[in-house]
Amino acid sequence: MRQRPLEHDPATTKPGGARNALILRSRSRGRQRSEESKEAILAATLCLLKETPLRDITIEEIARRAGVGKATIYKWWPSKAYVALDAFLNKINLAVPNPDTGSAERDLKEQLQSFLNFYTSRTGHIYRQFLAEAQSDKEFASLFRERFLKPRREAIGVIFDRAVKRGEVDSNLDRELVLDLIYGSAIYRVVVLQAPFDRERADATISTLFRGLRSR
Amino acid sequence: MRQRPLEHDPATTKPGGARNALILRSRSRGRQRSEESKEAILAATLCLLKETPLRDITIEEIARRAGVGKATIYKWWPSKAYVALDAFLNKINLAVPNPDTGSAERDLKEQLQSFLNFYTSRTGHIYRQFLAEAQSDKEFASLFRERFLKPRREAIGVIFDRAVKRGEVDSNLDRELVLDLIYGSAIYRVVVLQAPFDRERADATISTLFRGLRSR
Amino acid sequence: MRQRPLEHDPATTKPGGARNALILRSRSRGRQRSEESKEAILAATLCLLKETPLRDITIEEIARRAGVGKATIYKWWPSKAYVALDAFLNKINLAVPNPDTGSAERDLKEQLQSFLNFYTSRTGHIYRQFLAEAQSDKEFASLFRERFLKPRREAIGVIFDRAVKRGEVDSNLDRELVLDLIYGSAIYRVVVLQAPFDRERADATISTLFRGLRSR
Amino acid sequence: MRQRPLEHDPATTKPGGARNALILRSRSRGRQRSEESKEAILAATLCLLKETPLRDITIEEIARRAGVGKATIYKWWPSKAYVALDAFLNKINLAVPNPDTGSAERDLKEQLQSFLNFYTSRTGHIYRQFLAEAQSDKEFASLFRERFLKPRREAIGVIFDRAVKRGEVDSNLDRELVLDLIYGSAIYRVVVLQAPFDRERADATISTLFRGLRSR
DNA sequence: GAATAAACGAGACGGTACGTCTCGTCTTATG
DNA sequence: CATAAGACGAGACGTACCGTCTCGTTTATTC
Repeated sequence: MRQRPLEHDPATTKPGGARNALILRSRSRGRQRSEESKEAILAATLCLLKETPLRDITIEEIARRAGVGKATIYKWWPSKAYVALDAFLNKINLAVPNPDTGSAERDLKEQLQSFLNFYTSRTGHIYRQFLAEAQSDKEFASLFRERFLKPRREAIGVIFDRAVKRGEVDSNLDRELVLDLIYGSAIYRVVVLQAPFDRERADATISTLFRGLRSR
Repeated sequence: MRQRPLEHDPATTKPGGARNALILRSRSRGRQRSEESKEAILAATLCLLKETPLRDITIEEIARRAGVGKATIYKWWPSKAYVALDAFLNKINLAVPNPDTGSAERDLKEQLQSFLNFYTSRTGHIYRQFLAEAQSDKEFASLFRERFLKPRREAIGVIFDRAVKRGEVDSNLDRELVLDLIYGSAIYRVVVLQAPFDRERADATISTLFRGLRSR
Repeated sequence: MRQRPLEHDPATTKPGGARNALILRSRSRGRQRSEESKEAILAATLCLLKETPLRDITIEEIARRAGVGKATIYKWWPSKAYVALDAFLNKINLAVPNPDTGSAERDLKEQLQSFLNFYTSRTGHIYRQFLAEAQSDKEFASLFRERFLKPRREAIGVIFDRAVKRGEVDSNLDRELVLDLIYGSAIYRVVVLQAPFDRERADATISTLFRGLRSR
Repeated sequence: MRQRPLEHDPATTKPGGARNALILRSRSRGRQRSEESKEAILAATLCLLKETPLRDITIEEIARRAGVGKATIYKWWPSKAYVALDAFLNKINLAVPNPDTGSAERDLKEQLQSFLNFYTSRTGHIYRQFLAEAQSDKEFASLFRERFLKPRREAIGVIFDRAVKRGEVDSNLDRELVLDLIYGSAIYRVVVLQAPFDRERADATISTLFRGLRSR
């Protein structure tokens, strides 16, 4: 799922950055980046994320736990949020399910429940800390949306498109608007209201959306 | 709208706190809290909030601008987030509109637009910084929900209840679930996706909710 | 021994200060100074001096222990050093002994030992903290010398004068210089060197002074 | 005169402190201590000592003037008194004179005058502020005695020893007691009494000590 | 008595320094 | 040449006292 490294590559912005030369036969001249250090940093960060809110994690503590120089972290990531996101994506299984039961309504319910399963998992609660971070770092916000939100959103988009093609849902509907309604109400509840959102509620949300509010 | 001061009252937790005796005849003995300082602090904070993200504001800077000792701030508020929320609520007009046009659908559209007007206003963008803060401070989260989110949510709840009574909407619907759908999709869009949410979109959201997704 | 109050009298510097009028028949109009508070302050200070170096005592702590407003302390004493000195002089018995055995040498030895007894007593160690304070407060230094050092110095001066009259010591000697030698060596040892100074040493000091250094 | 740095070395108390291994071939790994900062701190402190009593000097002001972080000062010195003593010893010429005129009495007079010259000099008045500090910091007191008082005291001790060998002074005298008498009376006069102590007085002090008090 | 005046306790206030912490940068020696 | 180790300037943290300033209360004297 993860195609390119999340970290910004400092080499490309430096004079000697043209190391990805023609044949790419030789890596750059000096000592190579230590995979060991990288893994130690991500592992330490993940470990910290489990016990401390992202806001209270410090680069200093990450370096200490990873047995790594601070400069090494600063060299490869612009801020602790990026390290954390990297650690996060590195760990969790991002394979978003793609159910196809024949019924869009049933697919959506399943999809929403899978999101809830993730969100209420051990690592899922980190999600809202990324959201918090994104409120004061546009760059990070954009990266987070791209890497994390979009794939999950698209998984619902696919179901929607299929439903339109099948004639299950009104073809005049604004696709994005519907996706906002589905994910929005869920995330609003767990992140903003910080209230429980269980399976029944997920099902009821989808049902309500399909039925509409108007009395019959 | 705001009845009691937001700040925690340190006196009430002290031994001598039972001073509001029967007749409530006398104030505490020492010098009274300076209203002047309080206003200066809130004003300075509001001013700072307009130019700096909450995360980057420091108590030190607030004190400097307000011409106030740091200890005075620490005495009356537990953290800068509380000062900021106090300054915010003190400033904005919290009189949530309460439209009643006869049509629930039209009322909801108006209500949602009024929220958008607020959110896109000069001070409205502070909203999402409170949300961010709420992700790592449960106490603050609770206060923020109580003081800010609930009143607005209820304004929609009132419309919903009226619509049920009038028979405009299905009386079997889960009230809270519908409110989540309405506010959730809006807030998700502006806070999480950080994407535009204009008047047409607000109207379409309500319309879609009423009509339902199913094709006819 | 103590004739006048140690504290500065704030009234004398005020417009209405001419109250000690001719006959001194009437006290000032308002409420009188609380002897109770004064005693509480001195007692609290003395108590603190036994457990904390003067440097680390705060007016705030004195007020807290004495159950007194800070302003009351500031009103009657210019700084904590003055409170402490007042408390100190109030407590200790300043009746300096005045031995007269017929031999100046014996009298001096007894006198020096009485000083050591005081200095090594429970409250005596406060002495050097006053000395420390005197190094950065000229006013206090002067008061300390007048109230504390001079009386003890004079007790030795009296013995010296008597010895001169009796012909026991050389009448050409500089009186002050001899007093410096006697007290100086003792205080230097205990305050500057912070080394022990026992009875034998006291006796030997006086003997050496009488004999002179020159070999015979 | 000063062989080793005054500051406590934080490294020696750490696990990795055994780095001065056999061959002592390599310095520690990280960045070395900045001599530039050290000099700036000492210079700023010395400058401040000339205009402010030690008691009123703050670490914050030293850091400000030296253009240095506060933490750097706290890292290398335990308190401002240590910085000040370091600055002081770094500056003044500690080469204590060692006169040998053939007469112990003349040597002692010269020595005492040289001490007075120092004490009444521009930087000499700082001396008594160290004494004050020593009254509430045992550790510092010990360091001050070792670094400053002992060398000067020994310079007189040498003269004394020589005089004993030459038969100029009574060989039964207690060496330390005599040193206390000489330095004690001088320091008592200038520090405790804060009275003048001129050359004539210095000479008279030594003369009196040699002659003894007894009338002839 | 009533009015006036001072001293008092309580405690809030603007300042300022404390000593600690983390930031992001910078050497230095090692691999 | 990428590292770890770690020193560095900067500056905010939250706390503690400073000395001053209201407050409302209490105790005297004066009218």
